[in-house]
Amino acid sequence: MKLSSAGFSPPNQEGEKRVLNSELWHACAGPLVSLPTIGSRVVYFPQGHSEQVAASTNREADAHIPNCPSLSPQLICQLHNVTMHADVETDEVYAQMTLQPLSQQEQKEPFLPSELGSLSKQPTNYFCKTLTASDTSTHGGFSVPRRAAEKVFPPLDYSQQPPAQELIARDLHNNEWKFRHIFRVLFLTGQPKRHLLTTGWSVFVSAKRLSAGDSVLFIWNEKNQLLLGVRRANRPQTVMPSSVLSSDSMHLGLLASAAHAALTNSRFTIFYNPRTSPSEFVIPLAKYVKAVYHTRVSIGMRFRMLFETEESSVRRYMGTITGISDMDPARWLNSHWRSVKVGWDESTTGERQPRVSLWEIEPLSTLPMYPSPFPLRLKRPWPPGLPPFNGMKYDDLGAV
Amino acid sequence: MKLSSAGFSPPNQEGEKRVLNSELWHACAGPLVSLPTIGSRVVYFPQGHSEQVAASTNREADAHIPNCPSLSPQLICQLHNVTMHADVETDEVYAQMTLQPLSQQEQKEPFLPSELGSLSKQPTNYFCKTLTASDTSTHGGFSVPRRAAEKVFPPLDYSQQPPAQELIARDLHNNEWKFRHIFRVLFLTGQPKRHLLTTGWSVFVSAKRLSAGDSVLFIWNEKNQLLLGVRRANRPQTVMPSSVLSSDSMHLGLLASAAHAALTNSRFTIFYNPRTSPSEFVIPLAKYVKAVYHTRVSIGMRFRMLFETEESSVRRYMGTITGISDMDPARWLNSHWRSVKVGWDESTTGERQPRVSLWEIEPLSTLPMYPSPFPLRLKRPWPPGLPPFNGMKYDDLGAV
DNA sequence: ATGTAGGCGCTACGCCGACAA
DNA sequence: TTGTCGGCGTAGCGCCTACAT
Repeated sequence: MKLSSAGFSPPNQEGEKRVLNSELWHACAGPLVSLPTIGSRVVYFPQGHSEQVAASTNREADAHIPNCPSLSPQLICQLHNVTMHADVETDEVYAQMTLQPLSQQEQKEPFLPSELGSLSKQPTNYFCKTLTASDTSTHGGFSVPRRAAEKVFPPLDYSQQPPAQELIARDLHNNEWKFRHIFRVLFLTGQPKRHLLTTGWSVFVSAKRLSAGDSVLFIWNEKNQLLLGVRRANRPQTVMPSSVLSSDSMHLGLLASAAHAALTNSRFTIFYNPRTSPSEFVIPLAKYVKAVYHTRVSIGMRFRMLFETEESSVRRYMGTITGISDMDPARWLNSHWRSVKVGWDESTTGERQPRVSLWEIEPLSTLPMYPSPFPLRLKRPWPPGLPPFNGMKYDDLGAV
Repeated sequence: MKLSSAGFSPPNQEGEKRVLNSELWHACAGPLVSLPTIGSRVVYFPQGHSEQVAASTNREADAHIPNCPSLSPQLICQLHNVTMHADVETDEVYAQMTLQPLSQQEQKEPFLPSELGSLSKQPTNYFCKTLTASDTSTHGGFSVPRRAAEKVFPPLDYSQQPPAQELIARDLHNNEWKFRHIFRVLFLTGQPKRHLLTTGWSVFVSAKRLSAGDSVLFIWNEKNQLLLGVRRANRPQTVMPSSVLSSDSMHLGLLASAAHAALTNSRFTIFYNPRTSPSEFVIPLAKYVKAVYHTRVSIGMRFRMLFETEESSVRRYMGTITGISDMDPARWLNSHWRSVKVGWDESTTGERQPRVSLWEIEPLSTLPMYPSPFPLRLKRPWPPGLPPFNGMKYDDLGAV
């Protein structure tokens, strides 16, 4: 049953403006997604933004799109605002960021403490389950994994027969969903029992239009509230933007928007879609500086990189650096975006990208630093007198 | 029941590429919408395109969007291609157009016959009904207006008791829908009977997610096929594009796309959304020339203008010209887009726009032509030796 | 421990008739 | 002419048990 709560204000014209629950947003976005802190300095990559648009429109961002000669491949900006949103139709999470390109003077200012550690913690008491055919059929309810139920659902009174309670969970739009949670015997004889959501489950499935392969996500937060999120399987995208703007115009729009802001030092707005975008294209400046200027990589070097598993946890994959070069030298010269060509140890995984960015990987050999053969010079080289990156661990820069 | 037909190819990555049924598209688009013919010369208004984006995103296209100084307010283009599409999710119709800005030389060439009359005829055997609460409830079927059923449905065998048949209709995506069509007695005693769609109707309603206020549209074409379209009520838009590109970037993208094409005389692609866009922003060059250079208008002049009724037919509203001026002189100087301020006779209708374009209206007094006080000079004035517009009726230029 | 299927009560879908606007 | 509602038969939803993996 879909109910509006008392304090719920309806979405206004520019999408969902209300402040979303941050834990739920991050849980839906996944464990690897972190948003830079408001006020900090970040690096914005038009090239990466372009990749997101390409992924959204299911088209490649290619050749015939003219480049903006005045637009540099990476824009150092101040992050004035970040707001978390969720699509009203699909519950897809996304973030809106307001960026302002910085003057060279501002770029060189030393880091504030807040700019170094951005710990976007994943909630602890949560579980994520990929729906089975039985879960989504109209024939029955939802089978709750036992450990999950015991960890995130309020405790049942097991003395009752059968133990049961009504769960009330709120989704990203703060809508309320009610479920009957029971703990039922399996065999008439014995002990083995199971947790089920029965009444209320099917209306949720049909309202959210879930089908087998999609995932649901329950969180039990510190305020003893139950939160409920949805993650859809990567189904062939609905190619939705077709009817508004051609994908070429979208790419141009993004470039023009950034170029104009860079020229006038004014603010511009972008949307970051963590589950659509192949990689984060707005990263903390400190992370960028550490990876590009204070880490030495070379061909043949081994590294680790984090990936998300099906169960919404992380695991490390290992690989070897096979090359270092600009991805698109014609258009984005000296961009560090995906400048590292890699090979992966597990060949079965054809999914993993053949190119990654320096700040995405964790080199295994931490050699002492010396001048790199890779041409790292930017138009504006980083001044030598800088905060102590050397003593920092990679994790301190928000890599987890 | 939703069935794929044998010859139906699935949509590819860039939306629906298959050739849609033209009659059905036009019926869904409405009686006032006409698409210029392929190969003809047209005038493209970035300003109008911007209005469409603003309507799609529910935001005003306003001040802080920088203008492209190099982009003229109207672009004379060759229309290389027009394809009709329908949104996979909503069945919303839209057209994709490929435009190429023309050199001054090409702009001045005399008109071809095909450029003058673009008769986009509405289908004759069709009906459109706005759904009632009863039509969309799960309690019953669809009540077919008697005249409509007799006009567009295949004849029933009235000797049977009750007269019934199975109707098969195809929608914009060429999906097949089956309905049981019966002609049933009202009172046990007497003659008065009614047409109903029963079995099959409710699955259609739920699949298309129709609700009271939306409209359905049946066409019986020359090949004895039954076609079926949907027109949704103007519900508060789903503000869908939020999660991809900011509306500012979209506006910039459209302008940059057109500006780049104009500079390089290359092709660009736009989408025209007849039911979202307040006005057509790609119109035949001939229509433009006739309205701007061969029609004299002045303040106080009376005029008529066509509007669509609820039942998908047209009616004329009358009004008076109250002013003539550029809508946005700062950004779009000497654009003729909505340059005419008007007052409407029927004051109850607050919906009608206070500004219209010259080619949308039909002045009542056809005075002999003389130099107009309104500054009509373009950068490239139209050469005097031109085809005979004077003898043409307004209707000949595609105004229906 | 958990996905899936058979059983079967009962809700609500959907077809009929009736009435009113 | 056509929107809506009371009636009721029945398909399928949804809760149970049961079994397989």
